[in-house]
Amino acid sequence: MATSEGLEGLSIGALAKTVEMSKSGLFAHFGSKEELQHATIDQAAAAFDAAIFVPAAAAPTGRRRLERLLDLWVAHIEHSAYRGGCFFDAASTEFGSRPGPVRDRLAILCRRWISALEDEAKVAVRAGEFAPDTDVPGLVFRLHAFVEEANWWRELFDEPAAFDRARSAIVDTLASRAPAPLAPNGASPERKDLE
Amino acid sequence: MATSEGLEGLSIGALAKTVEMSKSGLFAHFGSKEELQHATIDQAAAAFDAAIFVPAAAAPTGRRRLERLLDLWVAHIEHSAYRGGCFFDAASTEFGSRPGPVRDRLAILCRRWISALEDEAKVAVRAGEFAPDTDVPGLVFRLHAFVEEANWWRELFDEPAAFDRARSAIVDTLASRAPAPLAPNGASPERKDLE
DNA sequence: CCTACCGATCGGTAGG
DNA sequence: CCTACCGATCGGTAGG
Repeated sequence: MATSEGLEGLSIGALAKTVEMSKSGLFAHFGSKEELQHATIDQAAAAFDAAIFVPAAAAPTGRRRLERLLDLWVAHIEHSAYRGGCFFDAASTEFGSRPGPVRDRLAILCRRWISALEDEAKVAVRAGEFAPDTDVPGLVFRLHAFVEEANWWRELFDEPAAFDRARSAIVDTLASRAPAPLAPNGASPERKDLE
Repeated sequence: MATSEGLEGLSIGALAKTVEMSKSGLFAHFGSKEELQHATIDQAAAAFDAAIFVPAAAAPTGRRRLERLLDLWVAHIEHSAYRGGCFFDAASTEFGSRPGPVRDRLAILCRRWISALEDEAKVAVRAGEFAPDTDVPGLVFRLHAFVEEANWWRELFDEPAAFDRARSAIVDTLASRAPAPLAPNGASPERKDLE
């Protein structure tokens, strides 16, 4: 409901009707609308952890865990039960220009996700799974962009095929960071480029 | 105002106050809230045309016009006077899950922009400026993703440096589509990869 | 957890 | 373009 109507558009009265409670009965559980918004964010963060962080922890750290995190994230958004797609994309875009504790909270959670991706990429660089000159924040910027773009395409154009485009872009981008094998004559090794 | 508060959050009463008119006086100009929203979209579309389509028409069609369109677009969002960043990103995300004529209109305008980028990329492929096996929709998917991602970073993290990351990603992605020069011994030509 | 209520604001209308 | 008003809904409170 918060994803489709917006975190601000989520009203206590409308929510009370859907859960068949009185408005003030439900209000008493939260104390204020802002607390309702925080509770909603908590719920989404817990679902994100359970769907992505927890299962990805089974993969070995570095490149393989980075790939697993991205796979799980794309699948999570692609098969999301909620209309409105990715809650954090909707909420962070809505609150990007509304300073306050809710925006600050969303920014911290989104940053944490970016940092988690960067951490795995850094491990991959140190382990020699990615080229040593890899710009890790630049790499994660691109990977994150592809997934959010797929979510946007599905929402606005109703094109679920966008998720395959995102997966393909992720594969290509990670492949472009593969370390160059030793090539005695200086010739470039085979590379997987765009498409 | 529509960009920062949302196209739905833009209220006739609040707008009337800022332009120092009576609420119903302003209301009479539009007839309904939906018409206000459409008029707002018209205004944003006209500004977009004037800032991007018109000046880019001076560049020769194909790869160079594609680059010019992207340059102008990034600069337009980067230096936007409105808080809230890219109006079309904010509005299309807000209305992505709200079916109706406003959403349909936003989808058509966004699609038109995507198509304009694809058209220049197609010309570039036909002209031999891009490799013949280029997946044009996949290429534009990535280019579009980078710019929207930069807008999101600036809004949520207040990091204007994200625009340089987007520009860098665009340059790399376009370079990866450069046609392979004839190489008699079959060795891959020099390539500009990620960073 | 409820009923009953508060002032403010919403989109929109009547009448001029 | 205005004043004055409509019913509905908003977040929130009083009192139980």
